[in-house]
Parts: sequence; structure tokens; C-alpha cells
Amino acid sequence: MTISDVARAAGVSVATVSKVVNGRYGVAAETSQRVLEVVARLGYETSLVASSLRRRKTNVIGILVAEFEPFSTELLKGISGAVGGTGYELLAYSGAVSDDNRVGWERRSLSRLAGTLIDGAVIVTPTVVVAGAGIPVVAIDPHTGPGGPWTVDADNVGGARAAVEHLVGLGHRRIAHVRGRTDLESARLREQGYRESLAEAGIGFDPALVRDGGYRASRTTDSARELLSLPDRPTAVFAANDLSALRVIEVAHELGLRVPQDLSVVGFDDIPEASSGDQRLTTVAQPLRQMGARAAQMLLAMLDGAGTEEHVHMPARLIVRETTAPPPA
Amino acid sequence: MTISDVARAAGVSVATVSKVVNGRYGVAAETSQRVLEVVARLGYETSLVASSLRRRKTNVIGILVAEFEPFSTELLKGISGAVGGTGYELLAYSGAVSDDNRVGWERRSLSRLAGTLIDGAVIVTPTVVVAGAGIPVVAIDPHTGPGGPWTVDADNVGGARAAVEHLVGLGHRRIAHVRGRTDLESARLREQGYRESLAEAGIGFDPALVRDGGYRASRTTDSARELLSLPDRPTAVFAANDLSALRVIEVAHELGLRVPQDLSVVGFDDIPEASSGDQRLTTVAQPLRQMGARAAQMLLAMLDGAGTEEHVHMPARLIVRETTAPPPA
DNA sequence: ATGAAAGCGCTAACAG
DNA sequence: CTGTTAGCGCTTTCAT
Repeated sequence: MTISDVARAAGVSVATVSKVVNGRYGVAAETSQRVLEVVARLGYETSLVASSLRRRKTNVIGILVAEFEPFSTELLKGISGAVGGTGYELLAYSGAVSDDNRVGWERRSLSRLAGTLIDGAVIVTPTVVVAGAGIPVVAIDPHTGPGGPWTVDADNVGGARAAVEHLVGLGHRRIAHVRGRTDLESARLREQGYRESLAEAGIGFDPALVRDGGYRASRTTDSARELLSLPDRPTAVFAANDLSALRVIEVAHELGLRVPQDLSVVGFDDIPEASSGDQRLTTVAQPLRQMGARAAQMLLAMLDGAGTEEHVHMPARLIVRETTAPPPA
Repeated sequence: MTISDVARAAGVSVATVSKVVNGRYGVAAETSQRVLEVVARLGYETSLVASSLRRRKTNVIGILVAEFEPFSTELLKGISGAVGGTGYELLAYSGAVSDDNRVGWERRSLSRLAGTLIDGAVIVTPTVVVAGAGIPVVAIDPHTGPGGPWTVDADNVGGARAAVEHLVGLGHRRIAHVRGRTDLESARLREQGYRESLAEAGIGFDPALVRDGGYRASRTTDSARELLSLPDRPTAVFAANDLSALRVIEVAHELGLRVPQDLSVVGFDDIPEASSGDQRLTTVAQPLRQMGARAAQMLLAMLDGAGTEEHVHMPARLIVRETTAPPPA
């Protein structure tokens, strides 16, 4: 079903069909009428690919993610809400990830889509600073602060501090940290907040209590096992995100530890899964939907040639739920 | 940054660059080497649009949704998990919806992408039966059962019956129903289950107790107000999905009604939001992630030319939580 | 008012 | 082994 099929069926040239379909002037009303009928009858719809190859603008916004997991899908909901009704279409793309392109996937995805398929992009948790894409780009939870594209993120240091201070306030002294994706600024900042709070509470930093979790459940498993099998086991864990925190709790259960009686756990993000399980996770909430919406608005503004803020920071706040308690006596 | 730029910089023809990039035979090792260096230096990546226009296969699976909301994003998580590691890329597309294309969006999206951008598609809650797309298609929560593409859905009748029987068991007699999207088979089946259970319990069907909700919070508001303002107010509401159920609860609160003391509410779907609020919703759970994964597997099988089941039904089960109780005395 | 032709970036025959 | 050529579906001058 191509434009040629329509042209043939209507007895006109493809150029005429194109004009009719795109509402260009210079087509006789009668011809237009006939073409439209054929289009409707055949169910023809112009190919996004072909037209975007030729045109400059596609009216499509790309959302580049590594994977569709709770974090990115929350953002997606926010973006979808903000873009709805603007006439733009959304194209959320997750390129195939293999081990060798785990870093740099966003540059690849962007090159593949930019200039042709999408007019602008919001990139979720890029692993490298993406610049010179040729199209407007907003990064959410970016690789690094300034220098790169415009960004949206939450108060990572403040959130982490709130989490650790909560734990300290409960009486914990041996507080472990499961690190996030080390290529992300947010992970660095959360660890920084963790260290700052420890220092302020007069608790020495113990490198043995910090392990990588990579923001992923699978990467967290071993780290959690090691941490919870330590001779001098921590009484609390501050995980860099909810996925890690949730996995820490599972591992704790495997090891016969009760949460929060034997072990307190705090996460970060407040994805829906954090509060929908049997036990509700104490966590630092990022306003994910709003962050997505904000990023979309910024992109829309850039696309319109309008000015907009370049780096937006949103507040993060601690939500105390059921996985934290004073340490065992 | 196009293939011509690379060709020029490497001093070869575009054809040669194409061969190198796609790993075709017939290129001198030395030439290949040089081209690869230029590619790396320039950060060239082949355009998805241009190559898919020329090639037959793109290695991309399309997920067509009307909107990114909790239901579709849960499916997306399941699909993403199942497709990860297969080498396929995912492209979730949400076309611009206006009032006049609310029905039929999926046919439009499919026409725009099929044949060029995507090799196959899973369509979420299509409004019409999509056939003859020219590419393999699996529909989740389809417009209609057989006749159309292969499908995945849950036991809608059984789930609805379980919900209503639970309410009846609690002692409710005036049970209202907020309908789903009337163009969807699932909505029809849930209403059917509702009616059957009522009949079996010897409760007469009262048309005044059934209102449209369209599976959307916004569409539900007025219906809920009308229902809860009835002279002989229902003591329980079975909403066709969680989004509607959640909104019914909000409206109840606005009207000064307590849930579940004054009004019991049951939803359907068990999206994460159903159990993450202050009050956890009693609902009928569909295994959304699994449904997404199953649909992806079916599509992958079709793409491989392998056989697969044509219509998959997954179980639905009632989860009693905090929004249902016996009717007020 | 209509159509012929060029070209978007790329791949696949086919020559050389 | 390399380059020339045609063409994927579409839009856009430019003639007619």
C-alpha cells in the first residue's frame, strides 16, 4: 500500500496524491475529492519512514531509553501526559543492548534516529555526554551536569542525606551503601550525600560497606550477599535506587534476616513497585512523572525556538514507610 | 553525518562504506580498516530510516499504544524483558490522538510504520480489528476475539465474576458497574461477568447502576458522581479497570463517603498504582508483565516463521485488599 | 491544475 | 576488490 498504488487507482500522478494528502494548494476540488476517496477505500497512510527521509520535520519526539523498566516508564507516563494534545507523536526507542554497547547506547540510538526520524529527543540516563546531535536534546538523570545538553534531575545529594540522616536518627551506626550506575552523575551524588551524612554524624567511612549495584536488581544480588554476610554485618543499607533496595530485602530474607527488625533498608526513586509490595519501602521520592513532563516541556520549547531553563533540579523527599526501624539491640 | 561524509573522508565510495559497515565480504582488509577508523572518528551510525527504506528487515519490533499509561507501560516492561537479548530493538509508538482518530489510531500507526520501520508489531487495546497489515501482529486485549490477528488476553469474564461474587458474599445487593471502553472485547466481557454473577445471586439487573468510564479516570468522574448521588445509592462499585476504580474512590471522598465503610470498590488490572496509594485497592489482577512477555514471544516466533498458539488466555485472580467491606447496616 | 524528475540516505546488483 | 547504478516511498521544485 504505497502512494503509487493510490495514484494508479485514482488515475493521477504520485505528485498529485502527495499534494492532496498533505493539503497543498493547486489541486482541483474534484481531483482532490476522488483521490481522498481512493485513500479512504485503500486505507492508505503515508509512510513515516519515507516522508521523514524527504521532509525536514517529522513531528515526532524520541524518547531514548536503555530498557523499559519502572524508572523509565514512570518518566514516559509524565512525558506522554505533557506531549498529549500538542500534535507531536511519541516514539520511545530501546536499542538492542549487548555487553559491548552497554556504554554509549544513547549516542548510537540518537545517530540512528536523529535528522531523519525524530525532531528532538529526551534521553533517559545517558552513559556518556551526548553533544552535537544536531537536534534538540534534553537528558534526564544525565551522565554529567553542565557542558552537555540541557538536563532534568532531582536533588540527589539532599535526598541521600535525608535517607542517611533518617537512619542515623534511628540509631544506626553501621550503614552500608549499594552504589548506583557509576557512569551516572546521580549515583556519584547519592554516594556523596551518604558520605557527607556519615561524616557529619561522626561515623567513619568504611569502604567495606560500599558495594556496586548498578541500579539493577541482578547486579545487586552478589553485593547484597557480601554485605549481609560480613562478620560485622551492617544494620542498615542505603541503596542507590529502589530496584536495588528491593533486591537487598529479598536477599536479606534468603539469609533469614527480618526487615526492618534485623536490617533497615532505604531506597531511592519511589517507583510504584516501592509501595505496592507486601512491605512498603522507605525511600527517597523523585517526582518522576513531573520530571518527565518538565523535560518534555523543555524540548517542546526548544523545538518552538523558544527559550527555556537549561538545567532543572527537582526536589527529592524522604518517605518513611515500613522498612526502617531502630537497629537490633 | 551521513554515509557520504564517511565515504569522502575515507576516500572510497559509499557502496564500500556500506559493505564495511554491514560486514559484507569483498572488501580488502586494509580498506575495511581505514573505513572503520573514519566511522569511529566521525561517530557515524547508519540511519534507521534510510536503511529500513531500502532493506526488507529492520530488526525492530513496534509496540503500538494509544498512550503511555499504567496499563500499557506494564505490558511494555514485560515485552522489554522478553525481547532483551534477542537482538531485536523495541520501538514503542504513540501516534498523536485527536478526537477524530480516537477510533482507528492503530490502523493509522500500523500503516505508517509497517513494511518500512518495523518487522512486526504488538498492538495494545486496538479499537478496530486490524488485519492485512502485511507484517506479523499480536494484539493484547483486542477489539474482538477471533477473526483478527493473534491475541493475548486475560480471563475477563471469570475475573469480573470473582469480583462481583466477592461483593455479593460480603452482603452487597446494590452493586454498580462502571463500564470500560465499549469498543473493547474486554469491557464487554467484564460487563457480562457482572451481569451473570448478579443473575446467579438472584439480584435483578438495574440499568441505572451501569455507567460508562471508558477505562479512563477523566471519563469516570461524571459517571461516578451520578452513581453516588442516586437516591438509592449503590453500596458497592465494580469498576472495569483500576484507573476508573481509583477515580470512583476520589469522587466518593469528595462526596463525603468513606471507603470501604460506606462504599466498597473493586477494580480490574492490578496496575502498580492500585496497591501503592494510601489505601490499597481490591482488584482483579491480570498478569500484565507476563501477558506482554507472551505476546512478544508469539511475535518473535512468527518472525522466525515458527508456529505458535493463536489466542492465549491468561488467568485473572481476585486480590482482596482494603477497599471492600460489608455494606453499611 | 497536473505531472516529470530529482533527491533524501542507504543497500544490492552488477560491472569493471 | 571497488565503484556505478538503480531504486525503496515520498515531497518538492519546475515545466507544461
